Amino acid sequence: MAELYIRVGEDENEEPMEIPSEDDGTVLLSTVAAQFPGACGLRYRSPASQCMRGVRLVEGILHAPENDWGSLVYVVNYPKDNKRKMDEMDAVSAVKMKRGIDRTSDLIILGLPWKTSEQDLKDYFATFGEVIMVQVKRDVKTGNSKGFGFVRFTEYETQSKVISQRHMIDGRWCDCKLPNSKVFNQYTGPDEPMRNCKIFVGRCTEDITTDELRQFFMQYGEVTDVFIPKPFRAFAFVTFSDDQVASALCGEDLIIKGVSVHISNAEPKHNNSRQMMDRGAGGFGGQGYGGGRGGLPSSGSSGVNFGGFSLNPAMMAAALQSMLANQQGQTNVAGAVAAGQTSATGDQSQAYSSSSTSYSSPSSASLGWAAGTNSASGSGFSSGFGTSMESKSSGWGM
DNA sequence: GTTGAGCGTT
Repeated sequence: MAELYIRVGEDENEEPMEIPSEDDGTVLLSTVAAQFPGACGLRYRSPASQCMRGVRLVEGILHAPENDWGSLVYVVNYPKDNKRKMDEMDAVSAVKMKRGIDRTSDLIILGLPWKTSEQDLKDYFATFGEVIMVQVKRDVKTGNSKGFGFVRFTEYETQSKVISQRHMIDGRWCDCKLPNSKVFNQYTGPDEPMRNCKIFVGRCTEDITTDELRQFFMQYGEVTDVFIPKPFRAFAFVTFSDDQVASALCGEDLIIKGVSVHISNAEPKHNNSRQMMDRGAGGFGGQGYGGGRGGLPSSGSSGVNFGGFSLNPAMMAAALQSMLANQQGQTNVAGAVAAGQTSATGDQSQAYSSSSTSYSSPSSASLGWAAGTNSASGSGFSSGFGTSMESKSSGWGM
C-alpha cells in the first residue's frame, strides 16, 4: 500500500492534522505521538454504530479498521485522566505557573554531529516553535564543536514536545533534555515530591532496540528517554514524563518481543554534585529502597499472589502518590497500566486499544491493586501521608 | 551477563 495520510485530531470537532502511514498501511503510535505528545492510542466514531471505537494497537503499531483508514477523523487517546476538564486544567496550570514549573529553560542537545552549526540548529528547531537561543559548545582553542549544544524556546509547549522525542540532526540521532543544572529545580525543588520517572528494565535481549522500547512503553505514558548501554549488558532504562507511570510499572514482568523483561525502580546514577542535595529523610528513607537489587520483596517474580500480598516500597509509593494526585485533581495513570495489561476487562481498555492481546502477561498483584487504588481515590485518607510524602528525601536526580 | 556518557569559560 502506498503512503497515505490519516486525519487525526484532539477531538472530533477540532480541525484534524494529517499524519503519514507506513508502507504497509499501518500507522506508528510514535508518529501520532510526534504530533500529539503523550498520545497512547486512537479512536474513531464508527459510521455503522455511531459509537466510538478503539483502533487496534499492537506493539506500537496502529492498524486500520477493516484495513482501510478511509477519510474518518481519528481522535487521540491519552493515558487515563491526562485529559482534564477545563477548569481543573486551569487550576493545575495556575499552580504550576506559581511554582515556576512550566517556565522554559535551556535544553541541552547531546550527540550533535561535529559539523552542526548554530544556524543548522536554529533551522531545525524552528520547525517546532519559536527559538530564542541556540548554542554549539566549542573547544576554545580549536573552535571545534564538542558535540553538544543548547536551545531555548519561547513556549513551554514547544519545549515539552522537543524533550519528548529524539531528533535527527544532520544525520545523527540527538537527545534533548533538561540540563543537569536545571534538574534540581524541575524535579526536586523545595516542596516538590520526589519524582522517580525512570524504570530499570532487566533481562533485555540484545535484539530489543531503543525504538522498540520507546514504542512499547509509550502505551503507558509519555516516554522522554530510553537508554540501552553499549556494549550489550541485558538491561535498559526508560524514563517517563510522569513518575506515577514509572511507579505503577515497577515490579511487573512485561513481554516485549516475546521476551519477559523485569521492571524495577532505577537506582540513582552515581554522579557528582548537585541534585544529590539531601533534604532530610522522610518517606522511605532515602537511598536504599529496602530490598537491594533484583529481588523485590513482593511475591516472586511474576507474582500473581493476592494471598501473601505484600507491598514493595515502589508499589507503596505509587499508592500514596496516586492518592495524593487524585486529591489534587492530577493525573492518575495506574488505570492506564491496568488497561494495557489486563485481558479480562475488554471494554475498559477500549480507549487504549487492543494491545492487551499481545502484551498481556498474567495480571498480577500490583495491577489489580493499582486499579483498586483508583477506585479508592478521593477517600479522605491522605492528608497525613501527603505531607510526609512532600518531605521525602531525594537522591534521585537522574 | 539485572543499574546509565557526554552538561554550559557568559
